[in-house]
Amino acid sequence: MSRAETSRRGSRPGRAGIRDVAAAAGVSITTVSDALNGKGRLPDATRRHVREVADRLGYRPSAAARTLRTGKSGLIGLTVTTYGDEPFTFTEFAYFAEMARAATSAALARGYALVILPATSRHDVWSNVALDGTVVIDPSDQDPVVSELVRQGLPVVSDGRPAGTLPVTAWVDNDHEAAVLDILDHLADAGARRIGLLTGTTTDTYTHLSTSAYLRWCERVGQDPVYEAYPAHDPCAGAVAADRLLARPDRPDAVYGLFDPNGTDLLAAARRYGLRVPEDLLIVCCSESTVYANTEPPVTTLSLKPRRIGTAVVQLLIDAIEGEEADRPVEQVIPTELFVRTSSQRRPPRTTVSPPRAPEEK
Amino acid sequence: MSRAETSRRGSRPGRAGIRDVAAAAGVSITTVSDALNGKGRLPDATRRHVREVADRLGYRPSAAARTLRTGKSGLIGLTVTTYGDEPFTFTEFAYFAEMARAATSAALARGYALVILPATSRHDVWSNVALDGTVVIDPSDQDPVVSELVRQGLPVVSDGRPAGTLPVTAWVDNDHEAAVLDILDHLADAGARRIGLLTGTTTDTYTHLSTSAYLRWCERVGQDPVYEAYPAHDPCAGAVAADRLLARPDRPDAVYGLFDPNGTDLLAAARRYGLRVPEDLLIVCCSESTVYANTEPPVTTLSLKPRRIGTAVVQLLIDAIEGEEADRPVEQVIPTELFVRTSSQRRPPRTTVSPPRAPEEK
DNA sequence: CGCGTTGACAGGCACGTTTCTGCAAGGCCA
DNA sequence: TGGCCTTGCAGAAACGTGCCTGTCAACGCG
Repeated sequence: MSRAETSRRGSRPGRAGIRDVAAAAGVSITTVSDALNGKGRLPDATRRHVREVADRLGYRPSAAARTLRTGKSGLIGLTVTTYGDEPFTFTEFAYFAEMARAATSAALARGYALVILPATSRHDVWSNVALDGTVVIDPSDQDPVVSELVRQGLPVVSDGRPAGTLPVTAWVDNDHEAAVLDILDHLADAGARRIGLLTGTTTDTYTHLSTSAYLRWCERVGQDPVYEAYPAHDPCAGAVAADRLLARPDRPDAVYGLFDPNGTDLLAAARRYGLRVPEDLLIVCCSESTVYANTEPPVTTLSLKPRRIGTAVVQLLIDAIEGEEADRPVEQVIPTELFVRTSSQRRPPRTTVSPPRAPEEK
Repeated sequence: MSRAETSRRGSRPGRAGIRDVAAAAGVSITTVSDALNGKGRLPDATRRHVREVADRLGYRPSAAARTLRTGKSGLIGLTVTTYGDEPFTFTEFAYFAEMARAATSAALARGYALVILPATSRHDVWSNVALDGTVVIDPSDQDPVVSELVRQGLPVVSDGRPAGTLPVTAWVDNDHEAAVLDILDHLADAGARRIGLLTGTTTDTYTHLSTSAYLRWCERVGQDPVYEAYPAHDPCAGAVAADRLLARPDRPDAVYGLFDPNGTDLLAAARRYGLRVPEDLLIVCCSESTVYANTEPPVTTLSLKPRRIGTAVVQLLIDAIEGEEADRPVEQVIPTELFVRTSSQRRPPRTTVSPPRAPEEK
């Protein structure tokens, strides 16, 4: 009857196993497992009794054993691109934080947890964690980690359409080209004659698509492109590039900055050159930061909706993990949102507390 | 000789097990395990041969099986406080992102990976992941999750000294009281006569310590406290609180804001009331954001050094995991850093490109 | 030549689950 | 009353490692 009394020789005293619960409840291991997992056919009395005994012993099933047996770990990798030896870059802070936050919530709601795994992780770390699938943020062209994960048969969903022929299970992205064209039209509508671009020297898809959309728009409307590119992972280089852009002989009268800090970079550069915003210079930048609602003047921003992207990526991944695999990759496009503020409007709206002034037409 | 040919019946074709490697190399399972893990006594020829065969078969040891056998998963929990149903709050974005980034790097360098686990996670998620230890960010007074982890014997290291009697293994924190006193002295040195505080309504340790240090400082120098408290997790409430603070009859001539967006909040409120910074109002806020280097004017910020905190927390945790447990909690204090900029200096330094003006003394 | 020693491997158990199979008891129907 | 289905549970086989124990040959030494 009681072969396994309390615990066997090597067991940690703090951890009760399923055997201990079975012995304490006077039932078999199978009955305990079925009672706790809601399986099998047991009368409610037995089920309740087993649950009660398990609670009393503080029983927690071993995640490792369960993973080994079922093949599911409940863990999702969150792979972030690395710049140098840092997991993510300064300019992506707000985007990444919001995206990770939403992804964490979405995963949690379906019983999964997120593991942060930089793309340049040592190989032993990657193989040391049992993943059910992976989210990849902006995968580079021939990421060895991603291709190996795919080769192992793990579902991979990427934030940003995969570069090259990376065979991901699904991807979620904005329509970056449409967003850029929309902003350029918005600036032109506000009276801009020569629109400049602050862009990056990196080769990621976002930078590439946005820049080429800008170049095509310039060609379409017959404007010479005016842009400065800088290494976006350098927190200081943006201010220098903004300065360079406004110092050019063909100084633009409107600028769109692709990265989060470009708004303050451009505002500072405009002040240095005595340019008024928005009278002399229209400014828009791509940012998720809330500071641009309170700058002087408030800056129009493009939001890539990282919350929706993070949620969508995780949903698609878990669908792929739990359901049967789709035969072809699922693609999902998340609309962007433009928060129009003073910096891109020719006639700034009156601020709340400022004293009344004579109306000025331009 | 070849009992286990390629794989047994149920095995996934993509995944080669240690048995397959042993069979392909013509050795036993023990020899494969020893050869790959650098244990046992094997001639180099055998070791190399086994490694080569394992590589050829694309063998990856099962993380779940290894965890089950060794009791170590190589996973560290990163527990973040939750506001509502969101893992972390808006005002902590930059701090959390930097801290998580540093923690991820530090963990990775020692072969560990981080799992994001909000404090309000469903219980099944917590017990479903095998953790070797946990980092807790600013643990609340009687966090049920933390106390249960401690009861299970898992090492727990907290960012922020634990409130109440939470028995953590170690903690890392800044000297928040000294930092606040330092800032207040700095503002007083710059000429401030009445220093206000923008603080939070939450009960976390950071807010509590900082506010009480402010109140004690006021008592010491004989100034009436002037402060406004607001729910820091609300992204809009900060601007309103800053406005309230400057609308008071006993309007302060200097303000320290405890949270990241307070700098722009205060700048915007100052503009609304026609106050010049720093001539009429000195501003300092606690922030890790780089935008304050380029605002108008640049804002003095206090950095809590989240990179150093994240690194230290992970180092202490892994030390506790791998070494023997210390008998008493290890405490580590990280110094803060004050980046003095124009907003807290009575005589602002000349900006680079601005036209020369007549020197003005005040 | 017997014997202890050492190198080089093989066998097999244990980690803690999940789950397939099986078995006894009882009710139902022909 | 016997065969069959249902109920309530137990036994035991995996899952894939790590590691402890054991075997066998070679070898030096008295």
